[in-house]
Amino acid sequence: MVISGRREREIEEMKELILSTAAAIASLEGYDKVSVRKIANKIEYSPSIVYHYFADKDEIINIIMQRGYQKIILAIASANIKSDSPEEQLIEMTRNYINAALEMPEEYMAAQLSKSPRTIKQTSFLFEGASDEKPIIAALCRCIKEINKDVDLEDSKCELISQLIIASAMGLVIKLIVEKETGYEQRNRLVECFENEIVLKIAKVVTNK
Amino acid sequence: MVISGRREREIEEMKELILSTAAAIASLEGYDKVSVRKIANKIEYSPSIVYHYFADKDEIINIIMQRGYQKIILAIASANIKSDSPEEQLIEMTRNYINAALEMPEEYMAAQLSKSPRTIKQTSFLFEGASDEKPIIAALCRCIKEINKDVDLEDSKCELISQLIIASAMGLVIKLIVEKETGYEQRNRLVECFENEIVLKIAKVVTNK
Amino acid sequence: MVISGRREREIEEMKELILSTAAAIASLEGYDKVSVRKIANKIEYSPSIVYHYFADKDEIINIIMQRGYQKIILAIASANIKSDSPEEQLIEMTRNYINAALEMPEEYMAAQLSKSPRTIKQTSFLFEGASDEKPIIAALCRCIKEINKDVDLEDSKCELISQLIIASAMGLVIKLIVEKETGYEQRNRLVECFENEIVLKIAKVVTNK
Amino acid sequence: MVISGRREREIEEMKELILSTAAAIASLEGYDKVSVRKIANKIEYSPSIVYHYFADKDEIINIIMQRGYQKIILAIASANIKSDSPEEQLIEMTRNYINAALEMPEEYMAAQLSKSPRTIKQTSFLFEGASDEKPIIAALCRCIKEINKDVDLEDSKCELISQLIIASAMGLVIKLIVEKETGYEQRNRLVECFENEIVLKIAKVVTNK
DNA sequence: TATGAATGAGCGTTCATTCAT
DNA sequence: CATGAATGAACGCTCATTCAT
Repeated sequence: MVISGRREREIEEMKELILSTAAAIASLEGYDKVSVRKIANKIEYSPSIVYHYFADKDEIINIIMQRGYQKIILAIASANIKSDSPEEQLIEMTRNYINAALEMPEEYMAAQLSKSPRTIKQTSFLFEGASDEKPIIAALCRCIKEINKDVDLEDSKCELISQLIIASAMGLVIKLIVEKETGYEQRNRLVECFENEIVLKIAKVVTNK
Repeated sequence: MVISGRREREIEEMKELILSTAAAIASLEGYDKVSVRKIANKIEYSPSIVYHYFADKDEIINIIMQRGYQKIILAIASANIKSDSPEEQLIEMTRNYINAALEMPEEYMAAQLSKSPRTIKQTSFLFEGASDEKPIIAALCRCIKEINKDVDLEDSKCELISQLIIASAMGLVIKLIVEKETGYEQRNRLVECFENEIVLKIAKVVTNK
Repeated sequence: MVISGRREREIEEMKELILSTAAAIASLEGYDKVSVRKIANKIEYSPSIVYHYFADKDEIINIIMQRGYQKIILAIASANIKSDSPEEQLIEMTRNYINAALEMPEEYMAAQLSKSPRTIKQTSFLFEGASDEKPIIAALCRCIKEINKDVDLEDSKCELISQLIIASAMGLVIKLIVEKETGYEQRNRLVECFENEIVLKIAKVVTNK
Repeated sequence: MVISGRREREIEEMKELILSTAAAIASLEGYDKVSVRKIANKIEYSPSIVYHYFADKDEIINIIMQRGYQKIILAIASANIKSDSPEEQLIEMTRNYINAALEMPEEYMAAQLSKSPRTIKQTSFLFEGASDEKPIIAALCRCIKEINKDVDLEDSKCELISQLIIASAMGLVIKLIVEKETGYEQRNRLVECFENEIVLKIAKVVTNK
């Protein structure tokens, strides 16, 4: 099947076209306003054609949701951490996360707020044992352990703190997205305070001694 | 228009009926499952009647969203803080907030995530000066000031920290709502760690001395 | 609610219009070619209006199917049997049945061949105990008992014979409907032979003595 | 066109493949659930290929309907009648017919109820002269003649009776198929009564002497 | 004040069929 | 010979909304 080279590419292009159109609609009007007909209209094809390339609407929605999240994950993962000190690393990681999320707000929101099981599987991080499955949590865990290396910190506590850091960051990001009228300076102040101070404070375990 | 006394009351009652029905549906099935028909069916009137009292569906949705948030605000406000120590007060306030939010998840999510300007006006708290307008931020500010009374803490910094506490709490709450399969114990661990440790750590300003 | 007199009539008229249009389509194109859109087109209303008067398409289909069958039942029931002799009565009843069925072929076919549980409940007659529930079977039973009054005929056997008479008649009717090109004379010959001879032969129990 | 030898065979094979697949679907899901797509999917070809071999879906449906009937006909024909007595033969033939029909209910129903002229040509048996064209009717005729050899039975009357026997059997079979919830025992009772008693009674001409 | 008739737009989906390649 | 891209029509159904009464 050497012939299929071009065909395959064309198929991929069409799928891409449909997906990106769907993503565009989702980004402008929200994920639940995506409709097969709207996609078809925009790409100037008949609605039926969509079913040549995808089983149903759900498949499309799931793909673009996961993609959105993957993009963010990728953005975070690809940001190489240069610092040596775990504190600096923690700050950098948080910054990466927040920046990535704020750069693709719709995708981020949709992914984080979707209750679809398939998406949940990707985006969830609050469950016990998340540090074994979710790279971000794992990375945070390592930092936190290192930061608290003088204390004998349980793994489970470490995970808990990591989870709460990401949850907090998510809270800030979502609120910044929703309150999109917040002035540039105020945004900066909030983000920087969170990244440079809050995160460190959360990470540092306090001993009651 | 002398007649209006009783009339007005009746109008208000009808509006109330519609709104509370809409709120009930929203709370049970989610805000985007609210439909004029469903409301009309439940109150045993015709769908058209709704348009006598409200311009359109959006108006209703907006109002019940705001109300939902008010309920939460009220729940938080009415929880009387008994403790003397500002640390204890902070913890209690956070607990109240989280409890109130988790008790009305649909309302909370809808309110916090709505981008409608009217709702935003109610729920926003990230803007500069929020401590003057938003009682929760104000209350948090007071606590934080008290906790850090040994340090000379700027008001704006205080506000910033308060905002980040609420944003973080919101992040945790939303994630808990979305990841509704999280086990009871894990939920507790997260919430308690956040309430009893994290919040205090965030509140306590670190001097680089 | 005296006012409602006219309204109610109008509603009934509209329901009637929809049902009769549906029945017309069913009669011309078959029951499974009935569609909400087709009905709406024919009555020059929008498809949605149908849902004002009926819950869904199934309701309409069920009603017209049952009606079709009821018409036949009624036709049979209203044909008053004048004869005294049970043989004559049996012949007359069979004739009534066949005539009624042949006069509304589409309704008859649709009703008898529908596998929808609701319709089955109406049209079924092969089950044990049918002579207690189905008037036609009951009437046939009485005749057959009378015809065989010299023999000690079990009730269950009587029922069986009645069921087989109706099933046979149905077979003839359906085949005549399907083979609609059959010439007039041949039809007559078949029907008359069945009514006047076959039925009597089936009814008369043979003793192996 | 010397090539055609192999070609033709290949074409026939492909047609066969399509037809048998269609028949399989019809037999499992009912004739009106057959779709070009489903066929294409099952044989792992594209839907369009179907149109190389057949003009349209109807052609396929017609062919498989006729074939379905042929299968039944074959089943009946191939059941060798061993008995000597014409009565026994009649009973056996009826039994064969009913068994064959009940073993392939979908095919039988579809064939017997189809109004397509091509199918009608195959399945019809009510027309005058059927005993010359339809082997089943012919066979029945022979039996009936034999059974009534003491009477001088007209050929046309013989045909009439044969036609009514098959029509009656068809009625019973169809009703048993439609009322598929009928219990096993009741089915047996009905079928046996029909085969062993009714058919004989119908076959035996009564002289009014 | 309140109704219910009616619409029109939209939804996801399935299907038979055509046609250039 | 066979493909698969593409269409257009149809399906059942839901919804927000309007309007005469």
